[in-house]
Amino acid sequence: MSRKDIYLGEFEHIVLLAILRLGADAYGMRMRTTINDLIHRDVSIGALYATLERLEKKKFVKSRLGEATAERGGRAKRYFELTSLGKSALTRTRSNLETMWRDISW
Amino acid sequence: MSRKDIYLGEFEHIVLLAILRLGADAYGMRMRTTINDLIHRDVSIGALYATLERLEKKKFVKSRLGEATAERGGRAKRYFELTSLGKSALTRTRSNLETMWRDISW
DNA sequence: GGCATTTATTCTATATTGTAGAGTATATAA
DNA sequence: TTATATACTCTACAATATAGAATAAATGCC
Repeated sequence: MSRKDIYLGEFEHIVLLAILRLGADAYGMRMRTTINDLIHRDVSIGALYATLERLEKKKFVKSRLGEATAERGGRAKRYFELTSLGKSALTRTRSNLETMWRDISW
Repeated sequence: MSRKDIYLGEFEHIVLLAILRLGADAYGMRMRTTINDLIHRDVSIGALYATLERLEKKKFVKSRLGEATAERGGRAKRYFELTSLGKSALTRTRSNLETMWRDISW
């Protein structure tokens, strides 16, 4: 495992938080609107799924396919959740940033 | 200006904070040890300067060449400081992360 | 049934950011 | 005039971020 596996990229950080926030409702399209609603960042679908793939490859998240629902366009969703590795990456990233921000004044 | 110019990468974020922290003493080699001391991240010289170059190209920092000092190896240092664009990128990045972290419990 | 519409994910290609380490420059020390 | 220390530049490559077309699978409606 290379050093890079220790740190979260900026967008990876955001995506993991979106998953935590959505809990049992954490699937791609929903994350996208959540991120857009919260920080007005208009992320493309491709950008989001590519990031989710990478996070899964690194074992920071795991996913499972849900069931189709009785709605127009209600095809099966792919749900994501954090692994313990993902959670520790998140706390480490936050902690590092907090340390860097400590006592910064301007 | 593309959308990317609005956001800071994870390492860019850290480097800008190192510059703010060091103030009048913000030059490459020093940033490196500061980052290593604070968050135990062993960043290579190449990685750091490449990032500084990019930040300057994006007008997030500006640099000036200092004078040589009377010490062994005391060649002139290149000092960096944040521009107002860099400061606003930093506050925006922090603010977005804070919003994403809000009410996260686990 | 069959086509339009809606929600959702996958695929493909490219730009930007992160990373390492050798190489170069320029000081003082010996 | 060579050794050693600090500091920066250059080059190459890996990982992350980004966009949007393509595809899939559901319901609505004629």
